Amino acid sequence: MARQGLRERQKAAREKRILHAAVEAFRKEDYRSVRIEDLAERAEVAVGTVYNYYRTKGDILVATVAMEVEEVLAGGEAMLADPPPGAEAALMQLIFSYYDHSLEYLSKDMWRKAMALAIEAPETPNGQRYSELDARLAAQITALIRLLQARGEVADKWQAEPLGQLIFNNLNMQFIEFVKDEGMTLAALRARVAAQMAPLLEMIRG
Amino acid sequence: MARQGLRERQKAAREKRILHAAVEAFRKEDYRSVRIEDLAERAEVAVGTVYNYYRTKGDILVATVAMEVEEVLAGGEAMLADPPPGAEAALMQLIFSYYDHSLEYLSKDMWRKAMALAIEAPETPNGQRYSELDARLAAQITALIRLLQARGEVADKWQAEPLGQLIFNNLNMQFIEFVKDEGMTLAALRARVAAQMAPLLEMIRG
DNA sequence: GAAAAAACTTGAATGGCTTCATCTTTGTAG
DNA sequence: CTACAAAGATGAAGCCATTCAAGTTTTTTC
Repeated sequence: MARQGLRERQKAAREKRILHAAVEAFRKEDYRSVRIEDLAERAEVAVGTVYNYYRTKGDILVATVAMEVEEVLAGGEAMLADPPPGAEAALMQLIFSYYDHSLEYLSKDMWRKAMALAIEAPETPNGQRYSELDARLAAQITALIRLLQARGEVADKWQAEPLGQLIFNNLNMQFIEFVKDEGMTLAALRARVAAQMAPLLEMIRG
Repeated sequence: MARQGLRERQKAAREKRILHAAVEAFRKEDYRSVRIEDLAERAEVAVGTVYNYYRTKGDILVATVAMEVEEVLAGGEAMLADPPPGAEAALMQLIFSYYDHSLEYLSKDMWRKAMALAIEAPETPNGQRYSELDARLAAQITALIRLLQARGEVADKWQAEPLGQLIFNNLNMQFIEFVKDEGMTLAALRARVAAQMAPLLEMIRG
């Protein structure tokens, strides 16, 4: 009957309950005011058990953020399958698809904390996981540039990889500024990025 | 006699002792393993007193990092007074002057923690202070671009401000990657940045 | 110069993340 | 089915940043 022994099923169920409790809690309150004890209670496990599944409190947060970034990546992948005509339109659509999804399930507070953790503890499993997700986002941008070059909408003389990195680094820094400023709207972020990208985009036109 | 009352002199002396203790401690050990109690002991004050001068442990770190960044800024200012000929040479010299000084008094661990704090708690006085220092670094790059434009070494059609931001964002992200990777050398950082900047520099040539 | 006020120091108490020795449950062997 | 082993859960204890009520020192007032 049981494909996986009882033990494994229980483990999976517990981890799921903990993560679920975390998603709910972090979305409702400040990172700081969520206590491990609360998560444990909601997940119906003991405090110590939480630590059998996640190394630190920050780890739990990064795990929830990583789930969200996976979705953003999936959305980007879909867009890459059929980008709109025009280098500027295509790039901006990809970029805005990242930004527009970013606050759907995560608060700025969560982003701030997750980014801080990725910098602070880069060698931990979830720190690495976060970095890896960043790398995949950068890779999507590079892929789009290659695609635009194939279409003749971006000049071939540019190397896709460094250019993709350059653009991603800027997106990322601007996103950091965005989450640092609790009052800044998505519209303001879009406007800023568009302004900063405009000269670059004109320059690389094929 | 006493221009400033005894009280003010004592306060200044205490703050200095605390900061000095912090600089020493953070340079010798991990941020995590430095305990406020240790700092207090070295500075010959009580634990509570430390908190009369700094809001949090992170605050103390940011204060030490900020001192260092001020020096980097001063070095940049000196360079701006007389940049070498050639856009590429001038920009690279400024950039490398930042990087080369960065590890003189601060460890990667300290940088990581300080950056994390600036993202995590942007509204605190020292979070803001760090952001402000970033802004001044970006402003130096913008200033250099303007100078190069005046010299005819960078085309006038580029707007100095967004271009400076673009370049700074990239420097900063690459520096983050650098401090995240304990094994990466300064030479490797220089090489990477040079590679990523090369196409951009060629493009903006006047 | 004594008394009151203001400013500051102090360290014990608090709170919350994390660890770890112990106990419980599941899986396995005979 | 019983006994043993392995895996994992448990929560009390430890650790450390941070707070705060009480004590001390400096300044001001009269």
